[in-house]
Amino acid sequence: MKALSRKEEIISTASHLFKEKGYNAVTMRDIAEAMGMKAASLYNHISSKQEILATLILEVANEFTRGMNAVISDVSSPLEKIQTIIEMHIDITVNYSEGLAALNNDWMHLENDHLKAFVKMRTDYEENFRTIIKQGIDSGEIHARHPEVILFSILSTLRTLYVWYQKRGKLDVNVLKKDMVAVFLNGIVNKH
Amino acid sequence: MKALSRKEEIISTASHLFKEKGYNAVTMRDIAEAMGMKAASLYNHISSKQEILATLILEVANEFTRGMNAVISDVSSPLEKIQTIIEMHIDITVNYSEGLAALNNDWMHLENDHLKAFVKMRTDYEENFRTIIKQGIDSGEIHARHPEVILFSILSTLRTLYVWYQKRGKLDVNVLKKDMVAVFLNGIVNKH
DNA sequence: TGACAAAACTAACGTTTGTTAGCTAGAATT
DNA sequence: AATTCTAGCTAACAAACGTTAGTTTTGTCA
Repeated sequence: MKALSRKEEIISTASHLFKEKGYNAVTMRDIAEAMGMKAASLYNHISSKQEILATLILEVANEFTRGMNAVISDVSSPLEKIQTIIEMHIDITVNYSEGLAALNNDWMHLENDHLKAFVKMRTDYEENFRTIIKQGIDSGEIHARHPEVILFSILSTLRTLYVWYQKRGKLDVNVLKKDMVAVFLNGIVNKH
Repeated sequence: MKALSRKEEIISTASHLFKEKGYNAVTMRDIAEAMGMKAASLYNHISSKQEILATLILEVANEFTRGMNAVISDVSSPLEKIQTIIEMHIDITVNYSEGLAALNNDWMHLENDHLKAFVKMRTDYEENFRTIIKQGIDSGEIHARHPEVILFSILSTLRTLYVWYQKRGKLDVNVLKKDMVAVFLNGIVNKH
């Protein structure tokens, strides 16, 4: 448990507020109050409200990109890759819950280069995921259904997981991974 | 195609803007400009910005409540009920895409009684869904996995569908229903 | 055509917003 | 001991916000 710099504390505090009310509904005065200081004092540590948002979102986005790069350069079957991606998402959800909320809800409030960088990372990520699914369909491992439906069923569940993970009294991470993988790979129907 | 009242036009216009940028980032002047008028003129038709949000969200929430009530009073198996719910969500997504965006992203900006009413409807809805899943597990139709994981996997996919439905060039609704039901009921693994 | 209502307008209001400027007390460094 | 750095403060800014008041234009129907 290493000590947070004042800047990191501010970003962390802001992220909790963003998660509850969204970027635009949280004021610098709200953040300052939660830190026990005045709004103007925040600017000794950060340069703008936008910087807080960008730091938060791009950190998580980089985490996803790193994870996906590891998966695609791995020698394993498409199904194994999908399983690894699901597990990676769950790990990131647990560790970066607030950043993930900002990424999901407030990415469109990023400006200029930050916005461009984010959109590119997200597009690349989805494209990589889509390719894996298609490979699985081609090899016969995955049912020949519309790949977009598979991609988005999995992705939207994983992306929204943060909303719900803390609400329900801390489901064990390993149970969560196991059941989530099972739901998507094998469905919910009990066949026998 | 019945003619929209001026009030309905405003709410519809606002809903498109809310979907892109979120409730707080859209100003009354933005809405007015999109309507080709001045902000003050909006108040000849609506009483407040909050009224727009509440109308939008509660209309969709009522639609879901109506649908769920129809499902639970139906004589059919849990699996059939889940299938019906998935199809209902897809229909609502197609018909109320913008309202659904507001419901998902901006419900927390509802005030007082509107907020209370919404939260109650959502809680009831989830509780009904959970009960159906549990019945399916008890009867053996559904795999005995953690019901929350099943509930959440399905619900979050359905709730996020609006983001993606229009983006990908208008996938046929019936194909979408068929594949989505198949993904959740049978999974993605091909067991030939 | 004149009367009336509907729906637009201009102007302004009181707040709230993100941010800057300048200051001060204490801690760290020289 | 003198200096510089750190991290807070008060005060204020210009812009943007939702909304109100009062006025003018437009359309409808007697």
